[in-house]
Amino acid sequence: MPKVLAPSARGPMRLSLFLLPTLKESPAEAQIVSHRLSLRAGLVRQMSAGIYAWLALGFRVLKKIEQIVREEQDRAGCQEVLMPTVQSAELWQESGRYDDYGEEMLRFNDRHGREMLYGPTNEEMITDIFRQYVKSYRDLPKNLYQIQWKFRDEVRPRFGVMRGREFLMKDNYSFDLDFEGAKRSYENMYQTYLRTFARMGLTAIAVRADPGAIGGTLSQEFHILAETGESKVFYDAGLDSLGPEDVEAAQQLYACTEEKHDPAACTVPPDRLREARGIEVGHIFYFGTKYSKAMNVEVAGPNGESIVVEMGSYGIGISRLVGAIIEASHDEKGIVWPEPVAPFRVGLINLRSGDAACDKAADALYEKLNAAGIEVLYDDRDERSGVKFATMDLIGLPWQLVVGPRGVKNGVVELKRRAGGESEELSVESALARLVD
RNA sequence: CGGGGUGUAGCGCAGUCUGGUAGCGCACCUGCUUUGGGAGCAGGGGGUCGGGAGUUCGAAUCUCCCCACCCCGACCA
Repeated sequence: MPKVLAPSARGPMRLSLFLLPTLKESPAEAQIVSHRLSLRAGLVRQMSAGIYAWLALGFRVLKKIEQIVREEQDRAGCQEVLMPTVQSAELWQESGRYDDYGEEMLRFNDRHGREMLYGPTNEEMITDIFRQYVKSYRDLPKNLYQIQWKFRDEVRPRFGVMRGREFLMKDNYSFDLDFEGAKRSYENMYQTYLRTFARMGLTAIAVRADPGAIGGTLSQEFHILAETGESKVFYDAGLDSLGPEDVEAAQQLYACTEEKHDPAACTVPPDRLREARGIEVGHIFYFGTKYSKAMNVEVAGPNGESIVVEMGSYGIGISRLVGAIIEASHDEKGIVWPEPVAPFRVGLINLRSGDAACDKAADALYEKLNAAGIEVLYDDRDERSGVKFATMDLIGLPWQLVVGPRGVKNGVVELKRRAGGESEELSVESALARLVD
């Protein structure tokens, strides 16, 4: 049967058609495990310092993460928009940040000599869009988000996609009439973030970015707990048992990064104080009227009075999450993707490509998996078993389905979980049933 | 931006001190043998030695200038 390319990027795939440049050895520049594995598993390729091309496998992960973030934003009542990456300097001059931002902003001139920049964030632009259209208190609240590439010209990019100069970020912006409304928006995002990270199979802790200010600016960072995390976090064990619904309770509990942690001010009993390492993957921030004042954003109130709107902004580092998830979920053999973000759910291994019976059994199983709508990467390459196992372990698909000469003779296939490694021999039907659940 | 380091085949490295026209492992190609955890043997392809200028009969190697990348620190989704 001729090989046919899958119709969409999210479809099934035969490994013989897939660009998967795996490496046996780690490139010297990669120091931390997620960077090493993302290069070894062929997820990305570095094109410049802190700038990466997303290869087929990595792109699928990126899209999975993006989609989860998108669904949770939509569920929270936010609307997706898409703003340009290239912005004119004018808006930034208006907010006053054009001079403040410094070297991190990538600036250039267009052919007419106009000052342009590659957006590091979008507060000015979204504020401008908002003020063009929203004139009445009746139109509030609003919460707009986008998933777009940003550029921050970091002095020292590192850690692969965890700290690139170009990165994919979900950023959203809330507009409210008063502080009470802005606080509701903030808490709504707090919940949404916990839910979003939980859906990716991650444990996230919200730490106060500014624990000292009482009743002041609201700002929290979300850290994914991973042994190799960049920053140390301290938090009240009570947070471990709280879910996304428990905003009020969670906001009362202590949680800080190492820099902000003050043992003298920490009131958590020693037996409840947890210490862990984390990677910052999200940030929520209420900033009141900082931009709306500078950029003159007012709506008419019920009595015709002018009201300066209250704003907040919220970010999730989508491309950073790819690295962060690997940091949080890997072993000595490779990546262990949590199912919701895995590039494929199942890796189908034909242990003896070229053997008529094995080819027939594996091809048939591939068709059945496709028909059942299960995302499968089918290793139909003419390679030795060891190579195929090593590849599958490295790229970390949640399930491995192994078709070999032994099993084919007995009418069974082997179903193996990447995490944990437990495996069992099952009939084709039972294996399929297990995966359909 | 301060401090340190590295650029030699797709990846990992040796060769540089002491100048003589480039090598090893993996990967790749061909053949045979193998075949349930990154095979063995044999043969083969691939390099403006980061770039430019200089010194020299001759430069990967010495000198000067540039560029890129990495690590530690300060800063960040």
